[in-house]
Amino acid sequence: MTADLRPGGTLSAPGVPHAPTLEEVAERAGVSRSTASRAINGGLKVSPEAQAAVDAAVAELGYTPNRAARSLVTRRTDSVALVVPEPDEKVLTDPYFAGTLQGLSAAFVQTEIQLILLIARKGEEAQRTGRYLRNGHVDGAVIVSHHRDDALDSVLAESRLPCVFVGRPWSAPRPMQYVDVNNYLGGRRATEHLIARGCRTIATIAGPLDMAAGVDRLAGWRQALQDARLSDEAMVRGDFTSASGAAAMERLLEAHAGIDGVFAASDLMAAGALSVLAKRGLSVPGDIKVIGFDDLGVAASTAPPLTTMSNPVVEMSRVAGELLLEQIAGQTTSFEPRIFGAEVVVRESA
Amino acid sequence: MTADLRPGGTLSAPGVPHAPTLEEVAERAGVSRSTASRAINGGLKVSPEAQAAVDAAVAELGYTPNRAARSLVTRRTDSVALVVPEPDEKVLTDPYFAGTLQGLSAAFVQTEIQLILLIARKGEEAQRTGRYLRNGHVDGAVIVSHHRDDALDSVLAESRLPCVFVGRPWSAPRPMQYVDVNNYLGGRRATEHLIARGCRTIATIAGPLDMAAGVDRLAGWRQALQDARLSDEAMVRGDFTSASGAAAMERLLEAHAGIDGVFAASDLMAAGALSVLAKRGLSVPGDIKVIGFDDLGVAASTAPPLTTMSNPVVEMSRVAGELLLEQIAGQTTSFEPRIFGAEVVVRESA
DNA sequence: CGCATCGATGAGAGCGGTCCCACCCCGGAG
DNA sequence: CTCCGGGGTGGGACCGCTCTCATCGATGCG
Repeated sequence: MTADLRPGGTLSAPGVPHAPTLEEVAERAGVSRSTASRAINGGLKVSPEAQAAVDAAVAELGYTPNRAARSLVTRRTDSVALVVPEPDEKVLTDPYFAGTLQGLSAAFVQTEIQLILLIARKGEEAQRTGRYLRNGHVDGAVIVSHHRDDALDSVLAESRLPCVFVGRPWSAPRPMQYVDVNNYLGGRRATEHLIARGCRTIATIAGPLDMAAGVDRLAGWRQALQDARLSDEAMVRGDFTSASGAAAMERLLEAHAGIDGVFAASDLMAAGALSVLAKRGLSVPGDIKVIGFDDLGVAASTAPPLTTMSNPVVEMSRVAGELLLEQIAGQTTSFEPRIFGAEVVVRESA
Repeated sequence: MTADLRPGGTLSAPGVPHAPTLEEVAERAGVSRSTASRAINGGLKVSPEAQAAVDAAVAELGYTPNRAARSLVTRRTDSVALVVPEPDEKVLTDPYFAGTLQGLSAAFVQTEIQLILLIARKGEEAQRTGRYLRNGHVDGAVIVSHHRDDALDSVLAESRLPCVFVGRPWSAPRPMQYVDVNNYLGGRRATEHLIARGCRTIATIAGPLDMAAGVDRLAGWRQALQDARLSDEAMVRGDFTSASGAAAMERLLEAHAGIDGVFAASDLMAAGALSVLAKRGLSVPGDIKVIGFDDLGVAASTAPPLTTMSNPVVEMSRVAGELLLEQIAGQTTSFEPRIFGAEVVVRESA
């Protein structure tokens, strides 16, 4: 306690240099705190001389504004949360998450904004997350991997915190802005691709049905089959992970004879399915054609390389970040979602 | 500006509820701000009645301390940075990174600490990162994926910011605390495993040589070969990614005849290598045995499943988080690194 | 030549906490 | 009975910043 007194006080610890304050910058520049502050924040109504003096002082001292002090008065924190409702490795190891991180960080690189990773846990922890978001600790939030029951949508809706979902949120008290890929159309196109390649008994490994991506891709698969008057019975759920994809493939092979095409709602699940097929000695695409969804690196390195649907997560997340910045600035004109297209990326598996 | 005046002032915007302040909690509890503060922070010298009243008021109001205000006076921020020196997908998509995230978040879940993701970019951006770390915006930092030339070690050394590296740092002005897996021994054991399985011409796909993990695993490979009086000539560098692993495998097959074993310094690179081998019609482990490093999910889902070295990243990172907490609390007794063992995980590729 | 205007400036009041300090009141010791 | 000690309390000074407001000189205009 005694060791860390401010310069305004008396002593300061020998080894620990304290961060320079605006006061010191002002003194060095020979201006008042007010002028220094103005010069640093955009320089309205600051004479060129004063500006130059302040700039020089800032550079010499290595000054960075104290965010806490600034935040206290501006009521902005210059930080946004990336909210992940699931704690486990399921989300974090998914390349989709990495893509989100990459896109967001790209959106914020030109700004002062820091990214806070908020891993929302269940139960009591969730309350804390809600409270954290509600009580002004961040200027906004991006939510990824949102599930139906994680209650995040309603918390955010009533908090009025600027926020953007990556992936369509469930219905909320007020409509929430989001970015997403067209999962329904993606699922349909993927299935149509299998049909065009000659498949007639087409199964799907669906994603979790408490996530929009899971439901919509499944709906697309179903629609394509109905349009082609093919059976839509061979459906097994997975959870987007490779292991669940493998398990699902096993169950499909047991329960349904004659499957010649599989639409997996994620590349990870498709990869799991491929390994099962390989183990059973089934050739891909010879015996069974497989198409995935995401195209985020995994697809290119499976054996055989996976035909899949593109999912522009990085770009989408970058847009999500920009939309969030707009919301924070109060410049949002429309809360319409931004939907991106998914294209078939043909490799070897279908 | 006019819309957001405090209750101490006069009006406040209709829709936007402001976060409750300590003042309001105190008033509701019928005590002073000081007492309320004491009750909230551990409750020394607070009567049971006062404590109960404050607790009740906190619950009713949904009060959370304003971090900015607290931080301003305590000079703590209750946040730590996870520093990633590379901006690109290379790091973020690596399961190693996901593991780090998971371990750290586990270490901090019981605390108030928030994790700030700091993606350090090159050049000018790097300066900003350094300044950010130096000027007290975070209480500490964990550095992952550190390269020789990213200058992070020296910045951190002179800043005296509590920090822990995940993965051995390069020499710095002062010794830095770190956690790591025993890469040297891991490389050696992996290679010895290949030798024990009968391989005689053993190549390696090394990691980046500006990272300790790259150098040390390579050294282990070399030592094992020298001990067995085998050639250590077949070495190609990768960058830990799957694509680089594939490219490296191509080069190895071109330049060196008769390779019957490959030690890849990461599972991702091993997976890339496997796909090349499959494409060439070489059987694994029949013609060539392959062993990887990391065992973080990828290994189990390659074809064939990959024999590899375990790398307890999650656990390691959790420890890194705890060590950081100790440093921040000033309770660090020893800056000794914490080294974890890597074990052979036998699957099918070797 | 006097007056309004305007750009540039500094003084000062907070923002919401923490913590030092003075104070009060009680019990136990002298 | 007085004095001391200490637990419990409230007052108030900050932390470093932003922003309003008053001031002031230089300018433009009637």
